[in-house]
Amino acid sequence: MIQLTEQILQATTKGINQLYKLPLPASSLQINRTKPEFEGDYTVVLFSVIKPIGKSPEIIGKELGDFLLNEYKQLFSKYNLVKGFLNLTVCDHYWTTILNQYYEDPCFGKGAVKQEKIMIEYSSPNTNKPLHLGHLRNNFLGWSLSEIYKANGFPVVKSCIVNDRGIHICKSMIAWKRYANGKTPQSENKKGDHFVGDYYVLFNEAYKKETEELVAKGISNEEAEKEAPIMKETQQMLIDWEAGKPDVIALWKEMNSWVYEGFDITYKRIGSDFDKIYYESNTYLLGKKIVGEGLSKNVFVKKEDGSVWIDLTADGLDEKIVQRKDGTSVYITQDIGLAQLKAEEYGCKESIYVIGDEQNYHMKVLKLICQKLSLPAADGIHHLSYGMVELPTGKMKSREGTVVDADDLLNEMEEVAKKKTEELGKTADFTETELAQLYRTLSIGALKYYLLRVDPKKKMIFNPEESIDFHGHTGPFIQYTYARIRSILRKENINKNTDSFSSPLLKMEQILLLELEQYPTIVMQACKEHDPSHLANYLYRLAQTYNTFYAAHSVLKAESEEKKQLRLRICSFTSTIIASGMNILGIAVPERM
RNA sequence: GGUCCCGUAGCUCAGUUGGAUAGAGCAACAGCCUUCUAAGCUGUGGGUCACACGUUCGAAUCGUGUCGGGAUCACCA
Repeated sequence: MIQLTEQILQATTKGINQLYKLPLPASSLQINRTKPEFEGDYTVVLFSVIKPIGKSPEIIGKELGDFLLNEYKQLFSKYNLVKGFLNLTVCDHYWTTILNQYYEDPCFGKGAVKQEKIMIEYSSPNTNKPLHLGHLRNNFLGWSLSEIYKANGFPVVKSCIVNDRGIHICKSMIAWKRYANGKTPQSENKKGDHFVGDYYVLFNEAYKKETEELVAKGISNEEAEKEAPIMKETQQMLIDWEAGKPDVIALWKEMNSWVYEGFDITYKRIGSDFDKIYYESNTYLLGKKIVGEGLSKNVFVKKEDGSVWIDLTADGLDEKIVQRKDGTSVYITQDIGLAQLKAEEYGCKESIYVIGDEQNYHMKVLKLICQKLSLPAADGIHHLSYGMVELPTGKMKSREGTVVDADDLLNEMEEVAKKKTEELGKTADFTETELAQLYRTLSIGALKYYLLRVDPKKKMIFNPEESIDFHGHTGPFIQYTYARIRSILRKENINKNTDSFSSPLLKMEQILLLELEQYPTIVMQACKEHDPSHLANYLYRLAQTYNTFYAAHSVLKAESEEKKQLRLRICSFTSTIIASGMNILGIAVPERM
């Protein structure tokens, strides 16, 4: 189907060209939604064509309006002109045609199937601590962007790079060796990721203490941080790990397995999943070969001490190291290797990285280096950069334990959902299973919506003192709208034979249809801009419009059978789109609540 | 210091490919359940769109500058 705004644009462009013999590019006309205080649905802004045509906006508006009414009888019923704004009213016939065609079609809004594969990398956790609120934003963004791409017809590969090696893991390992006395998540009855995370916090406490003791002995702070025994042990452990020392590897494997068990539970709960998981322990050496090739192509240069660099000053950036003087790889080396590996394995047209905005510079450098190396996937690298989630007191810090833990927050949200539901008392006949399911649906819905409705690139401040709302501009508001519609549709079946509607559409019916028709445009826009918040905000607008309609007009007790059938279809169409859109965001909708 | 991002109602946010009188939610206040689920609806109050200058018929939106907040510029990942 062709979007209405597109049709209007084509029609008006054709009108201008025919009336004034002007080969006007379509982009020179602007079509907007008509402001509610004026009559009409869509508005053509005429100011930009006054000059080339050389007539007043009043004359152009009248001539163009008459042309459109004559030539597009199926589309427009009337027009009015205010200053340079030509307000067009779309025929009822157009709306009812759309309605009849799509009112129960779950594919409405989905784009044609395409060939180009898209890879979306998200989540990418460290295995030394549990997931926190920031990870949730990442997961929700990544997962819903994948669904947005799928809705637009693209095959999507969801990937994840697990940072399972490095000094941070060794910190948890050393602390465990020192303080755990052989304790395990099983023995302590604790979720594995939290168990390991506790030792990461213990490490930092011990490290701080040892550093302070050295400083007290008169050693400089900088020196003390290097010389603290626990840090030296940790660094030695990293060397032993790289050397493959069996007991270190065994402990590393065991502690990682505890973390994975914990992650699995959380991922399942929030609905995150991946088609391909990369482990840094397998990929961290990958970039070195490419560095070697880059040296021979003179993309990189070797300095006297043996370290390898790339000079990006001509591109407005700095010099960047890609390999240490001892030959080991740095962070970006691994990313170059992984980019190459991804390209070889999947050959995706676009590769999107969902990573916090603190890595904007890193990602810019990565793309540039890949381009200079002429890696096949280089131009397709995109960074979906999102702002940090902060507390009123500032940044969250795992090592200081000042984080909003994902599991804690999910539990809390479920409690709130339970409390609110019980207060309202509408679920007396629900079974225990149904209740548990409902609390999950509502709590996850509230949380996901809360994080997804904001423009990704903006940082967010989360106040743990104020619980996430269930009223107003929230996930549960939209879920509630859906449940109310479903309640109506359970009471009355749609008569599929009644599909012509002779009485004119009421204002609210027509406004709702106007909103519904926009859904495919929004799904496309969210994809183009890598931004699920457009969809989240659209769904809210739609639910709000529906609720106004619902309060103004009865469906089941409509003025006539014809109206009832029309409104049942509108209800069905609305609920179909809400379910579809919410699913794209990763939010389920309940039949009752 | 260089680069990038942000600044809209008391708070959280839309609106940013330039269009008509800048919109929601929360909070406050006033109404609406013998009518399809009141997690809802209707209304009231609340604004120097950080500031200045410029481009334009028209600027929250574009440009330049200033102020404020943040990120980054590691042989950490």
